[in-house]
Amino acid sequence: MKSGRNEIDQRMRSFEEMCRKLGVKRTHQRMEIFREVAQTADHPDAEKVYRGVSERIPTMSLDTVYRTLWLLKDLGLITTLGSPRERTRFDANLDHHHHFVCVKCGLTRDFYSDDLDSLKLPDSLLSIGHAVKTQVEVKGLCRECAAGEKPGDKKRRQ
Amino acid sequence: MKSGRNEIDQRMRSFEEMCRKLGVKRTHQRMEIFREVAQTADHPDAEKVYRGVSERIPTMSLDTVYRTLWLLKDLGLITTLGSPRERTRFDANLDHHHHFVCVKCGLTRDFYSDDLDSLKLPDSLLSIGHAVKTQVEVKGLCRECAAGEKPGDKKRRQ
DNA sequence: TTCTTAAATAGTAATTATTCTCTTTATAGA
DNA sequence: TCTATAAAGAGAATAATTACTATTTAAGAA
Repeated sequence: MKSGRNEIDQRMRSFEEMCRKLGVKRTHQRMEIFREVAQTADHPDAEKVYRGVSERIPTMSLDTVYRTLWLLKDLGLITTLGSPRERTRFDANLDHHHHFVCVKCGLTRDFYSDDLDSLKLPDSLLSIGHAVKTQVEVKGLCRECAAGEKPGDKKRRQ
Repeated sequence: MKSGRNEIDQRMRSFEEMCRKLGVKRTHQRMEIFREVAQTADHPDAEKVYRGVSERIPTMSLDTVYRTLWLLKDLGLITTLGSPRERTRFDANLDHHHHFVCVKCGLTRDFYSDDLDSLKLPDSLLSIGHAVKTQVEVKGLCRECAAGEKPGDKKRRQ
């Protein structure tokens, strides 16, 4: 499930270009951390990235991995699954519903749609597993955040 | 955004019935914790539930709230947003893709579908915010988990 | 109702992912 | 090369969640 070498080289180049454009330093550590994430098709956690990179840079620290991953996210070069460092939230709404999440302030609201309740899933899913429930997650800006900056909203961290 | 009183009473009754059916004790604490989650339309975290219930049961402990919430989840009476106690995972796949998540072992796989990339969202969303990106999350059983019990898989916790 | 027993609770300590602070090192431009 | 400054490293700190243990309570039997 590894990405091809060409594609990785391509992404490494665009990463370097992005760094140059934004005045972000291209350090050995950053390059290797980015490479580690870019060359795997699964969704590693920080610990796994750390283990992988440590084989090449033994003095690597976990903190640097975290810092770099968040940086990469800010640069738009990677995304995250799940909300980092956020408390688990409990949902008593058992009706089939979907979620809107504000990428800025984290506001989460349910919404409903009969169309979205009965989506046609691709056949390729069959090779992965058996679907039980599908839910649509819409990311965007809530009206308040879209209207203007609210002081005290934490950046990065959805 | 509170649910109506009738509906809550209805849910309290089905909760009690469910407990009786499964031989789970109906304690004062459990009833109040369930009521707290059922009567709010937002998605409270454990701390918020704790604060709410504490007004009625001052000796309530946070641990009980956590244990009860996971119990409610196991009973299928509530669901969670985000994966509890799971590390943040990083995703280097920037192509528009969707996720299949095994509810049993947590396996997460990307899949693709042009249809799902361009979903028609309901107008009701406009009152909440401005959509930037939509992603479909399919929950189900991966082939391995569907095939049989794997020893050492942690239950509860997706 | 009272008794019995397994299950649940409260309180506190322990875990663990993530972040902060401070010092050292490496990068990019002059 | 030299210098200003960003980034890395190390270890301690933080905070959400879980584990442990003594005590209490619900549910069914007598």
